[in-house]
Amino acid sequence: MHSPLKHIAESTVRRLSLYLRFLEEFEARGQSTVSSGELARSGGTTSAQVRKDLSFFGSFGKRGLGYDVKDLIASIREILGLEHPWPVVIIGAGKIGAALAQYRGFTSRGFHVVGVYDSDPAKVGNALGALQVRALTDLEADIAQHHPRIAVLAVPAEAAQPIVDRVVAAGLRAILSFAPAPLLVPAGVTLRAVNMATELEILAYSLTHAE
Amino acid sequence: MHSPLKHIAESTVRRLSLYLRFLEEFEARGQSTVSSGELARSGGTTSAQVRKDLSFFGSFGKRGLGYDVKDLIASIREILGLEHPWPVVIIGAGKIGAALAQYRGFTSRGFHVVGVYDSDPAKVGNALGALQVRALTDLEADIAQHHPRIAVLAVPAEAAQPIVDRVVAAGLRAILSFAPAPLLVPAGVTLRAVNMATELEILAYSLTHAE
DNA sequence: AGTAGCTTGTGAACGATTTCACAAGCCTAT
DNA sequence: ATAGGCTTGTGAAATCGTTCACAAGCTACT
Repeated sequence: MHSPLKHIAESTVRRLSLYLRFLEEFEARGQSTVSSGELARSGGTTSAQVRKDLSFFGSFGKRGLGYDVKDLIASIREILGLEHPWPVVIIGAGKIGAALAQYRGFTSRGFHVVGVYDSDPAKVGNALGALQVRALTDLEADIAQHHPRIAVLAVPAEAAQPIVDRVVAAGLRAILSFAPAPLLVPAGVTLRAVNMATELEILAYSLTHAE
Repeated sequence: MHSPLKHIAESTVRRLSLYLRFLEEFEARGQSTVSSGELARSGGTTSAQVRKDLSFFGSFGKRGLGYDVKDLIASIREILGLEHPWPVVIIGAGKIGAALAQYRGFTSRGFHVVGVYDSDPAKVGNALGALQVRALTDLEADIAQHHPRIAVLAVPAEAAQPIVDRVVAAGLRAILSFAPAPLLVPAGVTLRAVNMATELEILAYSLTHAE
């Protein structure tokens, strides 16, 4: 666990993830070298932004030439911590939880769903791809045994905070929540919340205030 | 369509949506008045931030007293453009699209799904709650007839850009995409992209660089 | 070996957003 | 009617993030 860096803005990390995706496309097309300008054009940003983002972590390019695609992929993967897979648990096997559990975009990028949980006995045992929904009461024992590092929450708003507390008590330090509820976590735990209604409301605002 | 305002940061709009949620909770609990400090505490921000956010749009409180909960709810709904419902189409009836089509959090907040589309004939006709999946070829005619204002995309990465182009050509000006692909839209069209893999990668970064 | 043409890496300038701090204003109690 | 206790609204300051602009360095060509 290295943390020699001052503090990196979330927007920078988000862009690194984006660059990684483009780099993989360049690699698939057999391009061996890429400039900050090309990367910027694909990603809707500027070449200076690309270079600044990378500069926080080191110097990866060759002046006059650009970046070696394979090397930069490896470097960004290391920066993001993607050299090894991350085991993930999904809590909530409703429509959204079930869709996430079978979402190929997770697995294909190194996030392996190792368990799906629900408190509804009617859902327990249901097959979701290769997994079976497990009882929420098994959560702590399973965490102790399999050591997932990330929890994805797809539960109703009311249920969210108690589950966050359990997940944190069980030792997880990163949570991605799709529950439409504000959640509190202690310091040292990273919580990301995706709220679909908020996303639509931002769109409604933009439509309402368009000129 | 009023746009007398200079330019409001997206972070401000996002927080307004959050405040609205808290205000509704306060209202449900029968609290009639709320201070910027209370609102800030629920939302993990500061009272100055709350007041500044609101001040861009007017002055809604009473000094010494705070804000009237019902009035502020009405004001924020008007700011966000939520006084009337927004018809929405969902494109892609795979796992994610189907889950979104039946997601109650949309409808309950004034976003009405008026159509779900898929190019796969095997999916066309399937029931999703009260809706039936329609053929993607019907999209343009349906848009012309029902005038949805927002498109939600839940399609594979490769399919996303052509669909964006069709949706824009048909006159829509706001798109929420769950496709894991970078998308381009012409000026005047608002695009928001939610990328689940990126969200997890930000968490992986935070775990990797935790002290 | 020298020159021309690119491209990186990075301080410094700029712009945007958040926080501070306080005058102005409302309500209650006396 | 006045004082005391709160809370808003908002310029000003501070912080944070992006863009600029250019020296340094690499490659290719002659």
